[in-house]
Amino acid sequence: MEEDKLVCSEKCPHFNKINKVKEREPKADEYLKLSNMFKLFADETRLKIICSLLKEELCVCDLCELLNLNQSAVSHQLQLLRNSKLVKFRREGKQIFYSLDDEHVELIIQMALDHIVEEEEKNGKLL
Amino acid sequence: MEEDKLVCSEKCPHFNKINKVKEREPKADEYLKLSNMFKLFADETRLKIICSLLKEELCVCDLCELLNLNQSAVSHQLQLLRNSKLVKFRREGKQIFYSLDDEHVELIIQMALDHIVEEEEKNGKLL
DNA sequence: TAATCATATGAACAATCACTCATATGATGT
DNA sequence: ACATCATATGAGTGATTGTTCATATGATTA
Repeated sequence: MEEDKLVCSEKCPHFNKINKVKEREPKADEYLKLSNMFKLFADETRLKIICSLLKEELCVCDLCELLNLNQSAVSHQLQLLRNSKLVKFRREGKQIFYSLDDEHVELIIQMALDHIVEEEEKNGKLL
Repeated sequence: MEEDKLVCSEKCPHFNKINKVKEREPKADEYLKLSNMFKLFADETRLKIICSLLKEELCVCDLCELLNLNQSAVSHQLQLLRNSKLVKFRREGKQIFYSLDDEHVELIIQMALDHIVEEEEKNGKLL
């Protein structure tokens, strides 16, 4: 949130590069939406919920069991996922069943896992 | 961080489903690493840094210009990205040039963008 | 229509985090 | 050696966030 203070000498900022980046980069509101999306994946509890729903439709109490967490905490996180349209739900009597509402989610997580595995191979094996 | 309090009736938790999920789900330390990875993408500043480095190697002051943010803030975020091996750097005189150190990053961001675009189409066009 | 069950929600609190300010480091030129 | 430039780092602070506790809602059953 700063302005007008040039960081280094007049020669330093590489304006050709900077302009190239500016041309191609996401727009301001896309950055916001992207970071909000990644925030949802950035918490272990939500991540476990998402991964649990990848292949199975589950009710709230199933998720409590799986996460070993109380109902309120789970419901609060489900609300966030609902608001962002990442999960959908249906009522069946007293229970409410949640499931994923997106095809990209699995790919995003898989790719992040690939990164982690590769990172571990780099560090673990070659040193 | 709770235990022993069964959330709903004995009939409710669908143990067959729960066990299926448990078989396939990531391990505890993988969840931790995943969420830590996504935390890096979950902040607008870091996201802008990452996207800026997608195609161009840039020095710290270039990033300050691009993000319109002071040098200290940028350096702090770069440190986080460095620690997680998401970016690498090389010295050239007084300047330090940063670049991405991962091939998955671009795919992850692209997929998240796809999700956002699709979401907008769903909401904007069809209603 | 009470009572109960599954889930949702509001308020409060502790922990985390991104930024700022001040200062340190490490390379360059004089 | 000294001043300067580009960047890094530590401490402090306000804002955000995940969890808990208490309570509300909405469907079922007696």
